[in-house]
Amino acid sequence: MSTRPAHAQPTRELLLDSLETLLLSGGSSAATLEAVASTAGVSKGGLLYHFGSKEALYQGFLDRMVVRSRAEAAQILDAPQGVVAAYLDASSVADDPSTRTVLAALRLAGVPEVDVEAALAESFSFWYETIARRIDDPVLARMVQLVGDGFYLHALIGSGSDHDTAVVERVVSLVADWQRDAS
Amino acid sequence: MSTRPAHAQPTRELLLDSLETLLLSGGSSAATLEAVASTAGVSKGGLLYHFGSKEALYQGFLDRMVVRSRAEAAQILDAPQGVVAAYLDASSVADDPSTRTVLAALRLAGVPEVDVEAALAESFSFWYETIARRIDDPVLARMVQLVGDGFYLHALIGSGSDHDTAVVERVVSLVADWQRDAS
DNA sequence: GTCTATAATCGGATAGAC
DNA sequence: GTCTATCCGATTATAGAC
Repeated sequence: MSTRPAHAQPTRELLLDSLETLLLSGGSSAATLEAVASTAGVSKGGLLYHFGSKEALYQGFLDRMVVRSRAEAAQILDAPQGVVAAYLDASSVADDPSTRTVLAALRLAGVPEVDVEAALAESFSFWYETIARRIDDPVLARMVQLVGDGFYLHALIGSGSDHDTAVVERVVSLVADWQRDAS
Repeated sequence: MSTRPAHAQPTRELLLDSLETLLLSGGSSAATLEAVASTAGVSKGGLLYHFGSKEALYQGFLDRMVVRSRAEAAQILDAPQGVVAAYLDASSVADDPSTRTVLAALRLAGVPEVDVEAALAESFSFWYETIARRIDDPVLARMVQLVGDGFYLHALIGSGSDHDTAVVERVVSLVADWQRDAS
């Protein structure tokens, strides 16, 4: 019988949230065990009870990202604006929760402890499959994905453009034109 | 009067090349002063003569990237295939020299010592200006850039697609159609 | 489940010889 | 310009109390 209120997050999740925040603000070098623990309000020893090593902590973060990406992709499939607009909107807004997680993972790219690239590739593949389910032409679907991924990269370096919302509209109408011509 | 043969690289450049290689293979945590120095064939002390600190080393790398990007953008402006094909080809091939440098810099994103994001934003702006000089519609120009940046991101995580060459062709013809309609 | 204390290692940087 | 030797701080991880 737990005494934790239903609304409070378990420490394990709090620790992963702290890792995400630290990765976004200071990169992988800022994500020390001590910093992650104290941001979550526990001691280093407390963290190491939940994740036995830095590698386990990182892997836990990546696993959660993949699970969430799969769920996010499923949601987007039935978005009222359509998959294209939904995907591009999410990827161009840096404080979208799922975008935050991806950006944090990107800042982890290259660390020796875990295979960040594989986890990100898996997440991206969910989104491609989702897009491709609504756009029959695989080349066009890939192009849409690449535009969204371009947004991710620009969010990573914090450089948006005034034309970005117009780009989203243009791509949406491009896809709509194609759907019309194909029928 | 130097005794160095004309073809040998100065140690300073060798050190920056070593940093690039290490960033690509192991991320920022692998790019220790010791590792960079020994890859370049010198000692840690030897490195610190040329770059007085880790911060100076990183900044030297970013400065070189910005200089090279400006030169690369100028070259692409007069490429025989046209700017669009040239930009997309370069960004989709992970072992292109200038792409390697950008990917290495992306793996440095978030480190506290230097402003990687600003340097990358400057490089990307050169390319946008170059693309925009050949495509009058700024929204279309930005879309082309975003597709290329999507390639960069996928190169970062090592996940290409079979459709990528077809995407390049499609975007090129998309731009050609627009140029025709506008005239 | 969480804490403190401590061991062991590593990375950045200085000093000074050659 | 390059080297070795050394210092110092930071970081991961363990041990064991509560």
